[in-house]
Amino acid sequence: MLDRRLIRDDPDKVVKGIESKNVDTEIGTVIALDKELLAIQKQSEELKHERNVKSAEVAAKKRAGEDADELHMYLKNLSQRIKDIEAKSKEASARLDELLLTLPNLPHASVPIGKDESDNVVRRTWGEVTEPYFDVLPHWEIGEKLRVLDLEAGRRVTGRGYIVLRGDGALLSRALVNFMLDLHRDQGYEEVLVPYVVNRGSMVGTGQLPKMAEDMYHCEIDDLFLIPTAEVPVTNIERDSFTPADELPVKYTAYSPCFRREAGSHGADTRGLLRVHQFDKVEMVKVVYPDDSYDELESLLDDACVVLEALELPYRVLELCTGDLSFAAAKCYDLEVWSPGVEKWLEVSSCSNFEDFQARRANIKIKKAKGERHRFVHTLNGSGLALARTIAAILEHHQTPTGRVRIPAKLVPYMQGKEYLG
RNA sequence: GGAGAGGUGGCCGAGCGGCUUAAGGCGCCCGCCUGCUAAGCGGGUGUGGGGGUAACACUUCACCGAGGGUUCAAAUCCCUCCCUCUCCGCCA
Repeated sequence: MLDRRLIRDDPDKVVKGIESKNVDTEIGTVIALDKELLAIQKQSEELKHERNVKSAEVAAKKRAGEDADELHMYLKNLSQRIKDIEAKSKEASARLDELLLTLPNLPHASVPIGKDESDNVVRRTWGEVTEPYFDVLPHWEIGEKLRVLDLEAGRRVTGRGYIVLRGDGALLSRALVNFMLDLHRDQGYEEVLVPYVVNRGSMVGTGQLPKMAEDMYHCEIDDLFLIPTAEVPVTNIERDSFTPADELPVKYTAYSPCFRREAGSHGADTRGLLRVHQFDKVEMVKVVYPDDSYDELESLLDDACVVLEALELPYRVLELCTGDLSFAAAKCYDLEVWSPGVEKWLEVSSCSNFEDFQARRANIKIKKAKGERHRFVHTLNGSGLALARTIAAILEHHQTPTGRVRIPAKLVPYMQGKEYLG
C-alpha cells in the first residue's frame, strides 16, 4: 500500500510512478477522495469535541444535583448530526481503503524505464551458452524416456498442468529441495515450515489480493487460499508485529509447493515443465531495516545465484524494467537459466524489493527508539529456486549424447550417490 | 461438533454507565544515591489520524478482540462475528 501522505503531498510523483508501470488505476479518484475524507473528518472531529466537552458538563451538573434537561436536548441533536456525518465518513473511508489496495507500488529510481519485457536489461551472464554438438532432447522427451517424468499420469490424476515425477525424478526433486535449504541455512537464513493454505488477510498483506484473485485457488467454504508462493505465509509470519531494529534483518527460507491457476496463459511455453499449476520452490524472505534494503537485494540476488552455479547451469540476470515489474515490487531481478532442449531462457527465480509496500499492508513495524516515529520494515524475497524449470534445465543442460543426464557434483550426495539418471 | 470460561497498553492485571482523557505492578528509559554490582529513591514511558512547529512544545479526534446498537455519555449495557483456554466427542 502506498503512503497516503505521499499521495497527498506529492501526487505528481505517484501518478508518474504508476504510469511508468503501465497499469490502469483510479489514482485520480484516490487523490480527490483523500481530500474529501480529510474535510469530512475535520468537521466530525469538531462536533465530537463539542460533545465531549458538553457531556462532561452534564456529568458535573448531575453530580451537583442540578438540572440538565436543556443540555440533554441540545446534545441529542448534536449526536444525531455526528451520527450522520460519521456514516458519510465511514463510507468514504471504506471506498478509499478499497482503492488504495489496488494501487501498485512505485518503481525505485534505479529501475530502467520500459513498457514490457522486451525492455528488460541483462545485467550479467554466467556460464557458457554453447551450441550443443548433438541433438538435445527437450526435457519432456528425455524425462519420459528415462521414466523420471510422467505427464500423462499427472493429467489423469488431476488435469493439464499437473505432473508426476517418478523414481529418480522424484528423488531429484527432493534432493534439490534439501540441497537448497541446506545452502540457504548456511547463508544465514532460518528454515521455516509453513502452511500451504492461508487466509484472506495474508493474501492482502503480501499484495496478491485483491488484484490477483483469479490466479488463486480458493477454498470457498473456509475462505482460504492455496499459496502461489511461500512468500505469502513466510512474510506474513511477521504480520502485525513490531521488531526491534537491532534484530533486523530477519532472514527466512522455506520450501513449499506453489499453486497457480495461470488463468489466461494457455498456449505458448506451456509444454512439459515450463508452466504448471503446481510446482515446488524454495524461497528466501528478508525483513530488513529500510536504509539497508537495496544492499540486501543485491545479497539476496547473490544468494540465489549461488544455487545455479552449484548446479552448473548457465544463467543470466535480468533487471526488470518499470513496465514488467510486478504489482508489489519496487525493483526486481529475474534469474533465467539456459535450457538447450527448448532453446529458451527459463525464469527460475525472481528477487524483489517491496520496500514498505507489503509492510504497510501487513502492518510490520520497527519498534521505535525513544522520541522517534514508527517506521515500517522493508520486505524482500527471492526464489532459490523454482523446481519445475530447474529440473527441466538439468534434464536438458546436463544431457549426454548417450541419452543420460549427469547429476551435478554438489547434488550427488543428496542423490544416494547417483551420478547419472539412466 | 457439544458445554463452559475468557479476550484491557511491551507484559501481568484492576475497572463493569460519567471523579479513568485505563488504577496498580513488571519491564524499559532518564536522573539521584551507593567506591563496582544489586537494592533504594524521584521522574518518564501505548498506537493511529488531523491541526501546529525549522524542529520541539502544544492541541484535537479515535482506539480496552472486530463490527453494529442503546444512551446526553460506553472498556463498562444489548446484538452479531472472530479468536484463545478448559472439559467432552470424533479423528490422522
